[in-house]
Amino acid sequence: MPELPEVEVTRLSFASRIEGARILSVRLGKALRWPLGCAPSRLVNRGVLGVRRRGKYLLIDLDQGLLLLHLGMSGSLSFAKDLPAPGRHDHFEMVTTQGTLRLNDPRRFGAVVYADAQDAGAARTLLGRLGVEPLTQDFDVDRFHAGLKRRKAAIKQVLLAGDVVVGVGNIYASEALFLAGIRPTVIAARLSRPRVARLHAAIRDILGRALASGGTTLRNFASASGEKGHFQFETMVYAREGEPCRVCSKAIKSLRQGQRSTFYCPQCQKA
DNA sequence: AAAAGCCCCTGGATGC
DNA sequence: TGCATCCAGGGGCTTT
Repeated sequence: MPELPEVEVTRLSFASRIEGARILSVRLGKALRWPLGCAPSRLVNRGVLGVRRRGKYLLIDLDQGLLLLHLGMSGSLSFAKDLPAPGRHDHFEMVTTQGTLRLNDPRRFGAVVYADAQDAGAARTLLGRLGVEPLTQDFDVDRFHAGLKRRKAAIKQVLLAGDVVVGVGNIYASEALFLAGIRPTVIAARLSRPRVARLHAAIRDILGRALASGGTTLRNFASASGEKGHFQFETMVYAREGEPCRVCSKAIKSLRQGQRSTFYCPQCQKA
């Protein structure tokens, strides 16, 4: 579920509330993607300094070490003083002096991993290959163009891979390519500089607007304060196969790329 | 080095 | 109603 906008919406919904808290207890449910990496009791009494985001990872900085948290495909967080009794899909819970942080993740593709120091072990491996942050100044057309130049895979799959630019998942990749008028199957390296510039602008636009809309809630997504997103009402192509394009009325098409579905308009995205 | 497949897991929708 | 099949917002790992 969660792409960059959903992860950032989640971060914003609890970062300031948990900052300065002290951890009172940690409880684990069923196994997530990776083990926590330390005994839960080791986290007790640590202080929470703040919450950052890198790509689709949330980084909870502690006064000693940090927690890396990923929502996977179906994860969502809750943070509140009084939460209902844990359900069957609540697999991580951290009680703090300022509220309880809980991860609900039915598919368990998500993860919570403890790392000793910022550039140690897990953090380095998981974050090391990530591309540039699309909503920062570091994401500029020159750099993006250079990154795409050496990739001979389809542009949609290069966007999803996250090693050129992070945070663009299956929904926003289709949406950004539509906005830029680019066919998802085009080889990344073949995109002309003006088209790369359009895609660059489209990615920033789509992620920015989705963020402002509280993200996309297809099924379960909600921020840590329980707010659902509403960007699903603004999608141009995603999950609209057979429906008329909102620009030209041609039927939206879909195809499979790397076991993921892609949606596009055959008229607005001719090449 | 980069591309393509595989797989982790559960649940909801659809079809017979 | 019951059961099988397919699909889902991610991404690390292994194989080409």
